[in-house]
Amino acid sequence: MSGQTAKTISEREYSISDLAKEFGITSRSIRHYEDEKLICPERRGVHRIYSARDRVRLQLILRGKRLGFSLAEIREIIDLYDLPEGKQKQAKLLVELIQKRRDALLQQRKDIEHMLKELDMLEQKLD
Amino acid sequence: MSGQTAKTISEREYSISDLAKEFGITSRSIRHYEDEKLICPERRGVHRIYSARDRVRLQLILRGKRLGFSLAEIREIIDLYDLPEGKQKQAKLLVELIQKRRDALLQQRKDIEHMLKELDMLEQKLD
DNA sequence: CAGCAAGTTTACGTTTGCGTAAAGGTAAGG
DNA sequence: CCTTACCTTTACGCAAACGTAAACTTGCTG
Repeated sequence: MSGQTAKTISEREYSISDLAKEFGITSRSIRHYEDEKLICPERRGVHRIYSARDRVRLQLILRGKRLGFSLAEIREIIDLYDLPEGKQKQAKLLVELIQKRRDALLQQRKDIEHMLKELDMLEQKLD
Repeated sequence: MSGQTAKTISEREYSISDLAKEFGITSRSIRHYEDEKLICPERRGVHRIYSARDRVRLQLILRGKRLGFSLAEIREIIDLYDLPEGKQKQAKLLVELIQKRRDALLQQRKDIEHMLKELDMLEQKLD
């Protein structure tokens, strides 16, 4: 694992393969997410160093993927989390985006409930 | 709309563009699903005639898509619904499939709850 | 029956999301 | 210094899921 000076637990650093192993994906994928501007790790020399924050971003990416969003959409979504804390000038625009996301998610939740019920019925049908 | 002899409501027939319009997709997509063996409408001459059952299949396809499944996976899933009613010889295999699906769906549901919560927090952050 | 919208097949094009070499740089241990 | 393990960039490849154009047929409709 990446050498660390044991300060705060939140200051852990990760190599690309650390994260790849942890999340069961390839390094190639992680680099691809970077190409697509979804994540942007620090560089120590030429090597990528991932922070705890970066790790969270990666989790968000993977969650988005499980939900069927495209990488471009996922970028939109996680960009919402990185508001400059002061600039809510585009707040209205953001709220719209959020609303659209929520609608999509609520629809998906319905879809899932449907499918789960139908799977139950199927299973019962098999005595 | 497609001419119909007004028998039972469940005997309605649909043209390819009827369904395309209703579900907001292109005819090309529907034909593609047919190429991929996801749906198989009756033919009257060379034209495709879709039954109410076909319509339901299409709904299932689109639901699967919203959930991020590939067309191949969706075919697996809807094939589950078309059991020959008597042949549960492969029942064990089916139950496994169902279990896998359910696990994936439960994970997705978690993902959705997470995202919804985070969207709520984001919205509040915008005072 | 002529016209026109809507349907059909065939087939090549495009985008997304990585896989997979190729060709080499870097850091730590022995 | 040399090996070994891991990292890097560059770039071509590929499957999935349609888009799109071409060229033709069908079948109402005036």
